[in-house]
Amino acid sequence: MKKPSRDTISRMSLYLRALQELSKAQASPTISSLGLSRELNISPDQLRRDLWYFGQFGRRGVGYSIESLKNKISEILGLNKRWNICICGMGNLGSALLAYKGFKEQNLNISACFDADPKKIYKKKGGITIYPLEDMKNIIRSSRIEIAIIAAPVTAAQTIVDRLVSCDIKAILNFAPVKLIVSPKVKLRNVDLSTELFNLTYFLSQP
Amino acid sequence: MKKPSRDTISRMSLYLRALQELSKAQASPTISSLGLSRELNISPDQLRRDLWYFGQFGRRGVGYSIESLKNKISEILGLNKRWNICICGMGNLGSALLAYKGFKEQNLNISACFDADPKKIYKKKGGITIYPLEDMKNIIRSSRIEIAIIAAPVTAAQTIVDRLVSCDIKAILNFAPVKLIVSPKVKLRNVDLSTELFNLTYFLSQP
DNA sequence: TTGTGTGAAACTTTTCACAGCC
DNA sequence: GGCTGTGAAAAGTTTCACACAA
Repeated sequence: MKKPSRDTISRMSLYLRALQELSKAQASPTISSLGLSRELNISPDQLRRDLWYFGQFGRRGVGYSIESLKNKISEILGLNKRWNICICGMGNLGSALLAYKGFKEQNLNISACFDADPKKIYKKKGGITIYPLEDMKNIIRSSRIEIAIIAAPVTAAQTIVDRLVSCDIKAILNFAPVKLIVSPKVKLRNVDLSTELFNLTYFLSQP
Repeated sequence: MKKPSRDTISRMSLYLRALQELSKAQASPTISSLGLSRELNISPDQLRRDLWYFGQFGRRGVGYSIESLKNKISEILGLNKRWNICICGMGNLGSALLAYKGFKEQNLNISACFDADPKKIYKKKGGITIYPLEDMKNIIRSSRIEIAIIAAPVTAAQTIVDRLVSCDIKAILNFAPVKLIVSPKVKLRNVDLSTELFNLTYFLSQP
């Protein structure tokens, strides 16, 4: 059996979201690969192949049970467990992520925020306390935080990451447009907002 | 000659950023594919192959001129032209994007913002006026806006997009976690923040 | 008949490896 | 010797197409 690609995992997230919507809508208890793929600009073949990496979830002639496939994908993505997350940098982006509904709805729990600004620390935002970087070790240990989001400025990002790594953080989602150096034990994923826009400007510039 | 993939275009953005940093650092006027790739966890073969889609930019035995490759990639990505952009939805995410330095530094110019909230409209933020959706047609035409960013809630996203499409917008970058329906004339790109996190939870759940 | 699961084919992307210029 | 540019091989991904189960 083969290992699913990163793109397959990203599409699994899309399937999950679509299934959650279908589940709320309650139109039918099952859906076919064609029906589900039509919601997403993905071919039904690809959807079936994506699921194939993880097992057999459908019934021939019938399709997939929406509830059961939803739960299965949720489990595959590791969302049957509650994840504790911290956000580093409480500027606009950090605040946006803290307020983002898509996190809470899954098992993604923002447990703490960190900021370097003395004016912000020990204040609460959206029910979460903002701590100074000095408290990081204590908070990450006591709240069992495994994932960190970097929403800090480029200049501060590497320093924060070094601290996170020394706190044995397991994964980092980085929004700062800078290459971070981390120990190979830590899983790092970068999201670069200008890259997404450059894809559009490139496309619009094509003849 | 073949067409570059979307991943190639995304990597081109990374090369551009690295070259801009090298240009500021002024350490040497040239860099090899190995040197540049080392900054980015990309193989030098892949970097050379990515550039191969667009032409010949280096000199054998020497490497690439940092200044000239930087300008060339900038041109390839369509950044030699100034792009006017609007942000729809001035919550935390919209404000974060408005303040994002990575845009202004390229030729990405945020010309207007839109919001439905009467308390926000006709106020300024970061030097940019926030307009009501009713003004969209006028503003987009008069400011020659070609790209829109959706930072609005899921419930409002499709309505806003319909308006944008009727204003002949050329491309949309969507941050709302919902499948948008647009005319095929409009280039749509989606960024889903929870998908990025799910990639991490999936990875951490692997044995 | 409907619609999954999956080998096999087709296509795409990455890596190898080296000829040829600096 | 150093390093690019690029065919060719290898690896990976998507699509085809159909046996088979409901």
